[in-house]
Amino acid sequence: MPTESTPARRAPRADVARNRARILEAARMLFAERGNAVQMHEVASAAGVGIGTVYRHFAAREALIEAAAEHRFADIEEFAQSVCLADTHGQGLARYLRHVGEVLERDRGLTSAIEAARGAAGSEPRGEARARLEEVIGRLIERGQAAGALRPDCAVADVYMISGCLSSVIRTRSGDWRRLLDLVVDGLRPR
Amino acid sequence: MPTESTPARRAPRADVARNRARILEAARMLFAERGNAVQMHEVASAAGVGIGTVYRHFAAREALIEAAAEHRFADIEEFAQSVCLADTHGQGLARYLRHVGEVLERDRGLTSAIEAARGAAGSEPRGEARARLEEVIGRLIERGQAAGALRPDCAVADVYMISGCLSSVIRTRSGDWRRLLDLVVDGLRPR
DNA sequence: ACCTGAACACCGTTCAAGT
DNA sequence: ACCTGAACACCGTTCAAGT
Repeated sequence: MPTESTPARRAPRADVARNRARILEAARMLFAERGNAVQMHEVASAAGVGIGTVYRHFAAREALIEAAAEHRFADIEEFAQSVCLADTHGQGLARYLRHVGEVLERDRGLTSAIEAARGAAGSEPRGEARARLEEVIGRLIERGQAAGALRPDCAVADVYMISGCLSSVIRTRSGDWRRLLDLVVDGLRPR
Repeated sequence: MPTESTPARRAPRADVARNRARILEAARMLFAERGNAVQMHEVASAAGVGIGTVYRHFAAREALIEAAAEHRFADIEEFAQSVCLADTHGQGLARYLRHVGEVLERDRGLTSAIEAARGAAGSEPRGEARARLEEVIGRLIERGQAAGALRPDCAVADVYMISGCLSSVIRTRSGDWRRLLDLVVDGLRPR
């Protein structure tokens, strides 16, 4: 008899999973090097698969970029968790934003691919990753406010907006993102 | 004899100038409505000319967008001049930035076309328009500092960076640009 | 000189055929 | 089921022919 008969989808065949992993790995390397200039055909040949296989795994170019960016949100969320738990004074939010800048800067190519692929939307996480992040950011804000280090009206929306600005400055090289961070963090202080 | 024989280029024929004006007018209307989604063929047919004529006047899509955006810099510079001359206290720079936001918001379609067309560059003016603007912004900063309303280390680069952030927030609708302005202007105050 | 638009080039995406 | 790659579609740009 077959090993399992649950209605839930079974684990993918090994070669299918490996193809997917190869495509993602190739995409991450190429986007890191050349940003939004990489073509779908390049990703396919770098991954050693046919172009059709890329589209079997990722419905469109944007979906591939989105998937390649998922690492980031995991990284950022993990850092936020540790900052949120470890911070003793009210500086958690500032450290969070600095880390966001560092992650966006470290892989500027992917940052610009994301921004270019999403027509109107910002560079925020989607779905449940977003919900989890929102929860952590909310807690960082509460702690900052409790410590008297943050304006009472500081909100999660501010943090997303500022992240988008960091992304924009880094992507366009229109200035020094650490300087922007200084200005904005200053603006977030009470009084 | 011909009216003039200077080596300087003569005035363009009337129909050529009219074609150029029609193309720009069509481009401005279309970009305002549909942002970066407008196609070169659409611009041509909306202007009532062949596609080749569009390319005779503007070497590439980006050049057309750049030209369509020139109005903006004239608008902004004029406002900066009047603010610079009229402001009594140190609020000139804040009013300047608010006006930039209003201009970018008023024609969001063009704003996003500009950002999408320029791969890496920001949404700053180029050439001599930039030089003139820089001069005025520099004076606004000096006056703000003299009035004790601005940090001593505030620089023209900060203003360009902030303008780029306003553009990003407005384009991606990732937040309330007036809120961003409040935060940043607060961060630019001394102490 | 300038205008026209058919044609080309490029690249994202599809789909019939193969395994 | 999944893979392949030739072919299609779309759109920016060019250029030979016309005025």
